[in-house]
Amino acid sequence: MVRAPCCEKMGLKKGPWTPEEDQILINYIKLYGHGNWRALPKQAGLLRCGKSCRLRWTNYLRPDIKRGNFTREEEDTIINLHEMLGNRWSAIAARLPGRTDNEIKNVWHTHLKKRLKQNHGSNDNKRQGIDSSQDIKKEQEPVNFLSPVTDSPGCRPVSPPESSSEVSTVTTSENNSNMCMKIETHQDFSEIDENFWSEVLSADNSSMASDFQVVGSDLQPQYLPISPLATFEPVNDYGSNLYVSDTNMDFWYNLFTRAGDLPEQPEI
DNA sequence: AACTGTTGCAACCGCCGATGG
DNA sequence: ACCATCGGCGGTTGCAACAGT
Repeated sequence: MVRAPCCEKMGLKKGPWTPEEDQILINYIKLYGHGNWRALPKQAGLLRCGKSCRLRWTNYLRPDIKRGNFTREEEDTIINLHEMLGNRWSAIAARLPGRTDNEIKNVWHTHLKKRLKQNHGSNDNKRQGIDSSQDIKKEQEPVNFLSPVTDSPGCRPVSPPESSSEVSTVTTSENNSNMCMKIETHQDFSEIDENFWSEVLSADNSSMASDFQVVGSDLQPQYLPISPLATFEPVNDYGSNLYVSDTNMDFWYNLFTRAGDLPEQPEI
């Protein structure tokens, strides 16, 4: 397919937006919305391409955007979510109201990476439950959650059970605002049978019920329960990890440790 | 004050998946 | 099934502001 000529070749403007352009875009979207980004600039009278308009709106002009520095809590949240999700900035942004993926990406590259490196260099180089060196590594090798996290406070490594369906490692991490538990398994979740998920769904835990969200997944789409903050990442042919939020830690821990052969529940 | 190096952030680029004809 | 188009995403760049000399 032949790519459409870029903005410049079409006689469209590039570069920083002027306050006048911002105002035109805001006024237009207030009146008519942004159903069709491609058509929008022409209709609004802007010499910009639709892509540029969309970006300007979503990253800067949207009324619900929170301006200003990131709080320590927000930074910690980003670090935790990055640990879980990798460089999926839009997914991280979705969990930080008022912040855009671009902004989070910038903060990560300008502040947080540095912070993690500093932590790594100091004696206090182990964030709670997460080794900073792994964060740095992870950026180069995205999403291999099977790397062991065994030497951090709060982590409770467990010997891999003989049965492939059991948990191999349960670790916890926490910061000022969030706590999460990472369950590393040697289970191929695609092979879990219906009974497993039926059991999960019928578990006697009313608080979990509201947290369930059936997600589209090629693993077990109709039976995969996942909390709003949880992610479920297949990492390779033989393993998967489940990350769960503090809202349902007990539930997941109990679920995955019923088989025994595991340490006592971490203090959470 | 002038120059140089560094940092932070807005914006762009290219790719990909979804969708519809 | 194929192709065109669109929106969205992550990576990267350009440049203004700032810090250091």
